[in-house]
Amino acid sequence: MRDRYEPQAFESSWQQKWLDSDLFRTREDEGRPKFYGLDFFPYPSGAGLSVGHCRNYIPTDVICRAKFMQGYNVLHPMGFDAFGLPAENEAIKRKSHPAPMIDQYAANYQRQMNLIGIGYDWSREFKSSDPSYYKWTQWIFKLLYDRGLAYRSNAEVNWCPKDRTALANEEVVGGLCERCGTPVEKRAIPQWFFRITDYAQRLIDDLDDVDWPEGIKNQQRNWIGRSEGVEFQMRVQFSIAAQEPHPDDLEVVEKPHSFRVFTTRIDTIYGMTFCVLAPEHPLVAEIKKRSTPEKAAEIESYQAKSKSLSDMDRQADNREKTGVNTGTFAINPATGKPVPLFIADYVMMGYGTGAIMAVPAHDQRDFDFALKFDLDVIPVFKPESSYLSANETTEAEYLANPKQFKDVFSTKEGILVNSGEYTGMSYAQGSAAMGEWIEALGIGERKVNYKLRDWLISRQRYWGCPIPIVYDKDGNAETVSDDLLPVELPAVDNYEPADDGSSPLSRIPEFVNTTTNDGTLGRRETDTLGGFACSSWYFLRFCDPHSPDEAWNLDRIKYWMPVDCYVGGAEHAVMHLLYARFWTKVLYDAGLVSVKEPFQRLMNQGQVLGYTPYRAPRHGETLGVGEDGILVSFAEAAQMDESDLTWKWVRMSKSKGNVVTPEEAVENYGADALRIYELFVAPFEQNVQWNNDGMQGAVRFLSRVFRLIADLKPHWNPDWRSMIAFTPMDGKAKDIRRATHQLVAKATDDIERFAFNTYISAMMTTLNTLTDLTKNLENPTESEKLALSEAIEFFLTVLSPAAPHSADELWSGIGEQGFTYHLDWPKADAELAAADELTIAVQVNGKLRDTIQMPASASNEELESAARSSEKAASFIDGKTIRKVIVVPGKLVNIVAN
RNA sequence: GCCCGGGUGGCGGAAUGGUAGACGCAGCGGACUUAAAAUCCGUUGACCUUUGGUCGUGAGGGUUCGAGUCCCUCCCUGGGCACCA
Repeated sequence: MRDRYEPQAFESSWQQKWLDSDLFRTREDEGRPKFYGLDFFPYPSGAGLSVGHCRNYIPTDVICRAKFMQGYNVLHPMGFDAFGLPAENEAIKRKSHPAPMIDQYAANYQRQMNLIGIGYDWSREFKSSDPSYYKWTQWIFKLLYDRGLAYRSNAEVNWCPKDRTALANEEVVGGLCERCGTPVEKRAIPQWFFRITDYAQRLIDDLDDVDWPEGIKNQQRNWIGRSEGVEFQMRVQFSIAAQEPHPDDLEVVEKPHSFRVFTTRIDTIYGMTFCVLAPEHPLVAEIKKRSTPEKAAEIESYQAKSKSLSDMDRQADNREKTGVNTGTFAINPATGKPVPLFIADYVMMGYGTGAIMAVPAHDQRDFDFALKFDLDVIPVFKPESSYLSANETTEAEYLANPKQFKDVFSTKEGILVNSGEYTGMSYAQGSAAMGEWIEALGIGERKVNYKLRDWLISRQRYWGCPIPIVYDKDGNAETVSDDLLPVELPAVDNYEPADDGSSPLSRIPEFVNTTTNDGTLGRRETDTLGGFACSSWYFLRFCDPHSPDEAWNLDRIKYWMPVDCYVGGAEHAVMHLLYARFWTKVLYDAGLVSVKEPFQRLMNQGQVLGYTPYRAPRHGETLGVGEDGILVSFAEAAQMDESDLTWKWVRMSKSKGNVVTPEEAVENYGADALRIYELFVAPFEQNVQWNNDGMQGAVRFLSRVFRLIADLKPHWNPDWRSMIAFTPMDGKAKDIRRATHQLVAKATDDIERFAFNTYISAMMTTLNTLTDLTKNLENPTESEKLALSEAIEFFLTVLSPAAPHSADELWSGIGEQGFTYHLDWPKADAELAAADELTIAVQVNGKLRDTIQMPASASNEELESAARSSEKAASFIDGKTIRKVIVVPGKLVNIVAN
């Protein structure tokens, strides 16, 4: 048999045998528990997979293979997220049509995944652009519509001028298009939204029920942004001289000239010295009407200016506060006194009520504004001593003139001052009491606000799922009836987007012109759904992928959902995961799925980084934002002086030219070597630096496995199982069995914990141990042969998920039939795994002074007396009195002496 | 600014409060070879007065018989969010 790892000789033939025998076909056998392992839905890029992508697929494959061997029915499917902007943009660039292009790319992905031996059930594969799939995307859209969760609105949206489409809030990062980096503009175009805000609280609450990385849960909570506070009404007074405050002013409820504010710090209301409206606030129109022409013009010009600012400009760091004093006043309900009313762009129309009460003494933004416009600052909290000492001041000095310090005192500690009857209360007492007071007064109520906005889902692009809506002649929307689904995307040659916000579909009369449900002339909705709609339910379709008559059969969902282990990159922390959770909850409410949360356990793999050359900018060259060097191609770098180059570890990507493909890795080292390397090189969640020496190490390990098994083959007895329990263990048999069972215990636990690096290292350790134990074992005893046979079988079983080609090759090499995938995962016998002699540490005052060999059965008393008689330890006790002896069974003895 | 991670040999990393550095990479020495590669064996935290000892997990404190691990303060670093009231 083979005694070296020669991947070219056997890996592809095993892949063919797996395919021929339909090895990974999903089973639903009676009496076996289920396991659903899933990778994030990939968009098949033309660049193909890199070894970076493999870091996602290999670990999922290991856990799915292990689960199958452990007796589970395993669902491990793969499909392709084919609709959407990336595919369409690439097709435009290549002057081809996205449909055939995507077919070709997906086939390439599938080939590459097979090349590294991933055990997918390809019979369940689909693309989100298949009409048989998006028919049901449309059907779910209708469900959302019917439940009042999909609506069309003329809101101002984020428009990407390069992609020529509207974007969801989540797709805008720092005012730039997340995909292409173009600054987004504001445009008022009618758009479709999903009412995800209705589910905000449940999306927070149910995070408690899933086993996800805390960081991701936090990001979601952060994005949803729940905050508790008080919303109340404030009366407007158009002139300071108009009137003295009147008791009636405090009872204003629905008078025409008032506005509402939201605050999380109602306890600071006595410190309110001005109010601010967002420039877009509807009350501003009324204010302009009542202002002098000069003031109205000033307000008007400020509004125009803030409208012209992009989100990016408006959010720029350390931006000076700007605003306009409207000359109008608002009545502080706590004091009854008027405070000036401003408009300023640091208040956003999109959050809360678009208006705030400003408390400059305890809010940095309000404080900065107050300094700029020379407004009163009234402290309502006694500052903490740490604040006073940091500003080298005293309480009296601070309370007398808080404006002289550059930072505000903004914690929730301290005692209220200057707050009427509430003076002397703590933050907690004050906010509770004032909240009740506002409610009793009838001008407001305690309220919860969320930062989360509704999900903008329409795109003015061709390559997406058509929205199943038809408008009648009066423009009323109705849904397309189920029997007319899917609304198919027409095949066209020219599908380029337009600048005017209209969809390419709107220029196709055969598509647009249709009839309504009552047979009159109708006009189709021509926007398409953003790609995130398609990926919000694919994990459900995988449970029942080819049903022509329904999206899925509920029994299949009940059987397979939730996904037990969902693996993908942390960059989808908010968007995809939030949307998929939302759809699942809607479908749960409709009784169509059995789970509230789709993904029970989530794991984020680290990225693979490539060593990439950069150089300093030359004369006349400028660096982009966030860059500190200019990318150099590898060919260029080879020509340059090493001292002119800076090498950095950056994520592998085609644009960086630092990609290693699975083809290269498999050709040079082998598929199993790639799998072992990626599992071993670092903890699963951590980024890794690609290193060919490490790949060579994996090859070496596999070769040593081949050699060991080939050496042991003469001792292989396939019937070891029936004999081993009745044969007394002599010679090295016990040590061999100990190593074997220790490996089984460790590997089983490590795979479950996603600790693949220590799973591999446990196999390496066991390999070393077995190699040592069998070095001079020419004529093993009967029991040693049986122990070695157990070791061979269990080692290959445990190796199989990580290096399945090698495991199968070795299994057949020792003369066995079939696949290691069909072997039963062994159960570790704790008794066999336990050592009968242990090394016990002897410490004096917590420092290691000696180690002693003791039988595992030794009592605490025996351990203590053996430690006391250690000569090495004794020299550290000489002249001291033993105060205490601590015995940790199986570990150590610590003698405390002074 | 706020919220999460993370700082351990030359490198990647291992360690339920109990012998820090498993396993691997690189290095060094040796065997085999005409030679090299491959392979195998040994060795490899630092320092010292070397059959032994001292120091050592970003820094400083603390809890404990005992701290990489728990607590407090700080530094560095990666990521996310951010005029969100």
